[in-house]
Amino acid sequence: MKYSKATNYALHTMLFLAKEATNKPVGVQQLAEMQDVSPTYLSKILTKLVKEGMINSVSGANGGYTLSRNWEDISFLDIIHAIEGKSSLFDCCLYNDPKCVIKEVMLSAEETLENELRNRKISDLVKK
Amino acid sequence: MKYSKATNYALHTMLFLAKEATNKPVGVQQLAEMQDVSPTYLSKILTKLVKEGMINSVSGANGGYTLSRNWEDISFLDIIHAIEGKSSLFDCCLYNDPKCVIKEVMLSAEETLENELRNRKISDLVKK
DNA sequence: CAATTAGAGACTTTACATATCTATAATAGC
DNA sequence: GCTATTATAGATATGTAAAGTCTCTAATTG
Repeated sequence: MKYSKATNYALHTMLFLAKEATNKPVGVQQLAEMQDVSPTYLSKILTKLVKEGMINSVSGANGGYTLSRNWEDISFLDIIHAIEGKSSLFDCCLYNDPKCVIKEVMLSAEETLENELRNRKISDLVKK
Repeated sequence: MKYSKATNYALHTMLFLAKEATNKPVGVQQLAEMQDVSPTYLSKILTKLVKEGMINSVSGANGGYTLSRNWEDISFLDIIHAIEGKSSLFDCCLYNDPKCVIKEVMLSAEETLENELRNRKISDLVKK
């Protein structure tokens, strides 16, 4: 079980945009070079963030990506969910018992993880 | 990101053995049937638990698996680590910065998850 | 010795992450 | 309006790890 590289790229891109603190769009070319990943692939990842309303995209010359207006509220969990999806970490496929005690433990542990990630905002990492 | 099915099988097997509360070995055949998985595959998973000293195996007729002597101390985290390995959930491949703030957040979140799973023992689920 | 059971290793299959390629759409600057 | 630049979408390819199978070996019982 691992977080995907895509999540890593998304988090670092968000942090970079937050540090920039400018409204001028940053092109995927530049973002991709910094992270040593292909622009088309990164673009596909960032499109997910656009669809979740975390960043805005601007087509055309001098286009690129900018943070959305509410960016200071965006948590690690938001970004992770946008990339990895929101489905549970643990599937108890065993006879689909709704009262499976193992599932209960696993889901409650997952909840503590999510609470932690929900409390951590990208904007906290920017303030000096 | 998901926990593997193998982890699910391992957890359910441990819980079953704990509920049995007998020293008589339980064969992989029976354990596999209950969970609707092939015996050879489950055997491969259980061997990992044997190597970590969580269960004992007995070859030969009437053989099978029994809980180890210290089974009441075995946590969810122990079992998960035995199956999934102990490597971190998050690899920050980006220029390998040892002070990457994103990595710090992710690792500290992972630690809260592990603490939770460390405090949950299989034996807690058995007591009435 | 025969039956039963776990363990080990090679192999196959499946699923998903990680890309790549190409074509399309939008926008800026001229 | 034309051209260069940039994001988006879809199809396709590649790599890797999980999931599962098959076969042979080793240990134990009776």
